[in-house]
Amino acid sequence: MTVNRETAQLLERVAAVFRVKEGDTFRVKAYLNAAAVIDSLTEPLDELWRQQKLDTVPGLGKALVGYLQEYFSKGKVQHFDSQLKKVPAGMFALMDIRGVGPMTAYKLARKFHLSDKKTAIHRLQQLIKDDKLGKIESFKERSIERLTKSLKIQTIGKGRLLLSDALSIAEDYLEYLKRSSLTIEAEPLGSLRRRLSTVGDIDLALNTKHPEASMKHALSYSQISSVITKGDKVSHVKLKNGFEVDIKISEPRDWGSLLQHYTGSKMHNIHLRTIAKGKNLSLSEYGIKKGKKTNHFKTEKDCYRFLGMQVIPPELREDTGEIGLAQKNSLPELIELGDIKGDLHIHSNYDFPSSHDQGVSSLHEILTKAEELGYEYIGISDHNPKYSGLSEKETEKILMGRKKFLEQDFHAYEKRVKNRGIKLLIGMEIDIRPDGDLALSDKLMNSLDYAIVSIHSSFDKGMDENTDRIINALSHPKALILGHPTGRLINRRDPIVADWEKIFEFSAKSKKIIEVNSYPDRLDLPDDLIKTAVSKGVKLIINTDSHDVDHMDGIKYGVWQARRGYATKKDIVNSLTWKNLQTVLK
DNA sequence: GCCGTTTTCGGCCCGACTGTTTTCAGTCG
Repeated sequence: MTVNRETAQLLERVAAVFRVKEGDTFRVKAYLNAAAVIDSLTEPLDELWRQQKLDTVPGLGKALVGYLQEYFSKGKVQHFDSQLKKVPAGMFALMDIRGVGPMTAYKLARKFHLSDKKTAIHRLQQLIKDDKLGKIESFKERSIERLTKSLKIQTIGKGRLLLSDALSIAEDYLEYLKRSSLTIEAEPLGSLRRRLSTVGDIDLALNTKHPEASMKHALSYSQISSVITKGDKVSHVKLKNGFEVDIKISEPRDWGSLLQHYTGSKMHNIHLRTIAKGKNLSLSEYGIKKGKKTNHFKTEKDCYRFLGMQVIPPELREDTGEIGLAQKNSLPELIELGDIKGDLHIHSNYDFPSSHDQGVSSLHEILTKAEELGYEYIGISDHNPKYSGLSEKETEKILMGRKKFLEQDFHAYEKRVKNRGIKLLIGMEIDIRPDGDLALSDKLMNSLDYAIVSIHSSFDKGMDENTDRIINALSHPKALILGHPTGRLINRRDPIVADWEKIFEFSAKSKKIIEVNSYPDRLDLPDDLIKTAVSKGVKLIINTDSHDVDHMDGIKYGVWQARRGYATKKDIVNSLTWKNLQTVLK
């Protein structure tokens, strides 16, 4: 578990204790809000603590900053420990069960003395089997039935899905929904629509004049394994692949409100409703009420306009300043997929003793795909040759051979297609070695059109070392782009720790380009760091890191991530025309 | 607990669904 998740979980547990032991629901909300904010941060919280920047995290006030300082310096918080001792620890495990919140978990854990987090769920299953749950007041047959069902469908280690995986599951379901003549529109909602790098539950919206029949159709989807809750407007199902989907239905007159409401984020909605309330309005998924009169909204645009602001792109709806900008009519014009004119991080299948994975597609296939995508240019950036076991001479021979081969292949392609004008750059992705040196000599670096420099080893070095490695690597005149900067692999490897502000300042000053890697399990830079980079005037490039032509379609994931980071066309180098790109390449 | 173009005190979003409750509490998003 990452530091951030661990810390967030600690706050969630303390909040649960407050919930069952005290009446102060606002304090509970404050703790849960802080936990949610911490969860959404890319930078490890302990790093922010080391840099004394905990108080810059929204939702952390004086008290929580104090507790977290104690947590990171001493490994525990006395106040939290004394709170957590007030309840049997087994309740925290039970809260992972759907439909079981703090109250139910506490009731069960206390009644049956479930004091061990590790065994609590197992013991609960045993208690159900032995028919012991009926003993609890107001916990009757239906509740036990529901609990049994939840336990049965509980996803083991319920991780979040990669955006790309969630999208493909959602698209299959949407296609089914659209097959019905009752469906006017069907769209993804929630974190999927906001293009978050990972998605918990998949939310889908359905616009129809016949809600009842449409819900019936939606629940007849062949991939459903069980219906968890079922209502006129909202149903929740589990699919055969184990993932859960929410279906929300509205009629055309409220379609805009439904999209707005369920796209979230939660914090964005709370902020909007607070603004509405300040104007004596009440905002919900059914419109905006003024006294007894309800205004209905067919589109989201109308809804935001009514509140006196620009319509906010879903990618920005995280309550991190977008509402204020929309009120001042100063939202940025975000980069769009159609703005992208090329991709400079593509691995070919040219065969040589490479340091990392080679691609599987030929230059011809890559060029064909690039044309299909409407690109003006591409850059081939295979990994550098193996660092050890090859002499400088041998490495040089490999590089020259590769250059010659790619050039010949390119000219042959041009002839075959009668030169439709795509331009080719021959670059390379160079390892940043643990000591910050590059895995290619100066002389060979200079034989390239450009170089991407990336960390592929020693991810666990300290902040200063990583910062120095990166700045040192980028200092080479040919080192144009920092590839997948944080090295994170979503759900598998944490980002490296580095002083990003320092790196961004260096990059802005030295005209170095930071990559937004579109590969679905990288999405690197992450959105919050993109926002920082953009604010510092750093130029970014959205690349796919393709090892197969099919990966080149993934550019959209990078564009979405860049949009989440407030990037506009002027921030993104590969929105430049070929002609203007020349000045960047020098 | 947090937070501030009415406020450093007095507020703190809104509704669906479920179960057991005749009017609401718990959970979820």
